[in-house]
Amino acid sequence: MYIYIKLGFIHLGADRLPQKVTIYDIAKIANVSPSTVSRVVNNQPNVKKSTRARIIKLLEEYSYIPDETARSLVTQSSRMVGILISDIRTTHHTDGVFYLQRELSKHGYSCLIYNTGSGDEEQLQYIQVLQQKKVDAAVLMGSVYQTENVKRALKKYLTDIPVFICNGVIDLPNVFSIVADERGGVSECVRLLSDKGRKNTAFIVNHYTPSNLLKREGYEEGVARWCSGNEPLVIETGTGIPLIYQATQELMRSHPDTNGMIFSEDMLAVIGIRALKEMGLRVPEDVAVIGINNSSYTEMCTPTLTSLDNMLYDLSMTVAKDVYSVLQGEHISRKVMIYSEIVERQST
Amino acid sequence: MYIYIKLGFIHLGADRLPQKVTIYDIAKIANVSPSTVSRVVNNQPNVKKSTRARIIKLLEEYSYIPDETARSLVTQSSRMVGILISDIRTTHHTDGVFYLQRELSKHGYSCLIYNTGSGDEEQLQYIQVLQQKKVDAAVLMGSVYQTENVKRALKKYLTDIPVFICNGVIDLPNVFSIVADERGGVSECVRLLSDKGRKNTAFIVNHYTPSNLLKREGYEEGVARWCSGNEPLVIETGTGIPLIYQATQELMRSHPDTNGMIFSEDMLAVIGIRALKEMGLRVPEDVAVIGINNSSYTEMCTPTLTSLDNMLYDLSMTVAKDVYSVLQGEHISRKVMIYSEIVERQST
DNA sequence: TTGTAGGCGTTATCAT
DNA sequence: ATGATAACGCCTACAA
Repeated sequence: MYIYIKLGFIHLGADRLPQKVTIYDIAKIANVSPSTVSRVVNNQPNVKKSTRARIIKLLEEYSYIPDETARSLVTQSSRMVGILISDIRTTHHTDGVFYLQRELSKHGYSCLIYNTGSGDEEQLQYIQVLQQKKVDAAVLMGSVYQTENVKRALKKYLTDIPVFICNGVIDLPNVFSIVADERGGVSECVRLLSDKGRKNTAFIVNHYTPSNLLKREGYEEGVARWCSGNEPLVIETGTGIPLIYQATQELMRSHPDTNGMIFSEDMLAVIGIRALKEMGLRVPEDVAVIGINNSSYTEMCTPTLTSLDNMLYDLSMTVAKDVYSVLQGEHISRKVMIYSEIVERQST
Repeated sequence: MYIYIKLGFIHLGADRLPQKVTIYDIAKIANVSPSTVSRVVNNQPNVKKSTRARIIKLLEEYSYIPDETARSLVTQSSRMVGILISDIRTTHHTDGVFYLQRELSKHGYSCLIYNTGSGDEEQLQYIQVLQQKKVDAAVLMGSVYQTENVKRALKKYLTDIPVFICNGVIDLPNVFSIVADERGGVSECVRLLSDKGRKNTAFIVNHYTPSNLLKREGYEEGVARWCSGNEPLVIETGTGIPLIYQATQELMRSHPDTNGMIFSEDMLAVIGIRALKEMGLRVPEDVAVIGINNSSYTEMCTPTLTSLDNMLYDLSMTVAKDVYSVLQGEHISRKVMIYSEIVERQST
């Protein structure tokens, strides 16, 4: 059996081909107007129960799937959220994306993802793309977006949709900032080391993001407070396993009395521990080590790694929920801070 | 200075507000028809050099940005590629997404990403979403999509766009399969162990994906070939660090003569090494260990980890390039296999 | 309860 | 080289 549908014939057998079925086609078959079908599709009132049932059946039978593109055009809403990440390969960001996507998916939103890198030009370009794609909201993952450049771009291209920045602060009327208290957290790490008698500490960072700058501040603050008399020691290594490895060993050679280390990320700490052990140093007996992020790396090294849990899970979940709330028109706070806490393991 | 634009006034000062400027508005100001503006916007021929210049200037001045939604509706192409991942948090998949996104971005394509989980129902649902969103192509990341269920769904919902499956095979006319030769690779791993005098081997896997099944087959094949006389020993651990840890130790207790291990993923191997060391066993002297994926984990443990590089980088790059090729209408092979190779480090 | 008509912003096909 | 006009598929007053 064949029925004529607009541009061709579609077969009504078991596995009918998915020709494009429009609301118009259904209307014609059901002998009603397209608007009635539309009402049914969108669960709107004012359609007789029997007609509704009849149409629903047809919808199913023909596997009608609304064209989001057309729908977006008329409703002026794409039901998409744009996500900007400097590098999607960093695990705590992907975790964030995971929760975001899961949460938004529940409510029928899709995620448009872009790796922007950290260059000003690229970031600006992608913010333009977000406007072009008419996303309903934007999420900037990571403190790298806390720049004047991004702020200008948002001001120019994304003024009429809510923008969320994850672990950073941008002061604009439509921007919501959700940050972790890394500064306070790192200060507490110094305190922990100090409590264990480790007053000769060092802070090792690969490169400075706004977030890492806060950690550094927290470190210096902590040393001033809990190790008074000792100088803070900050090492910047650059990115790459060999660099971190060498920097750690170099640090021990130039400052052999160091007995406590805080790394700006768990991954660095894992490499650092390896570097220490291969110098014949024991962790934590000779040097206590703390990482940051409380990621899966912590359980993967020997000894297992004490780490500052900056609550990235909570942070992502908060962002996810907030995005939806705002899209629903609810009012939420424009700036939220989430407190971090230390998870102690064998390395301290 | 103010100029009337459709729905309101827009200010021509330094930081003008981004009212929605349409092709129509520009046309009116330039005293030409919308079609001419459209031609300019799309770099089409048949427009006088002077008019083109004039319009380009206006476009810039008013920060005109075309509405992708409307454009998609008429061109029937969203310039979006849909990417399905079972869990975006697994690193080798995010690596893939990274390359894909970077490559496609160059050519003006955007990436819609969905975590589908591995349930049949969800996967089907997201494949429907891809149709709804009218993506120009779909990429399924990972062997988990090599199922009858997915095949049926593709057949029903995605017949008219190219679909790519990364590290899996689905036989449909519009589906392109790019797979790594993991079977052969793992067999080579057994050979390496055997060459080092490790004939009592074991293969440890957390759970069975089609890819992991191939690895297992490769393992068994390898044992039959290179360790004839010895029985293959396969351990399924389930997911989670403690489970893997315990399974490794349990394995050594029940089979104390085991002197070579292949883990289905680097991460498992890292945990396995820790478990072995904490039993007082030396790696590689007592037990040689090989991981799979050649990920960053390999450099992060002590000893550093020998690993089968299944060329996921090449695989992703190949997919990325292929997607673009096909979108350009080029013809490419429907099935590609990429050979893997072993990267030897300290653990063997 | 249902249908009609107009519009969302763009591109594409004809004329001119 | 340029312009009028009709789609694209859907939603939504407003009219019936």
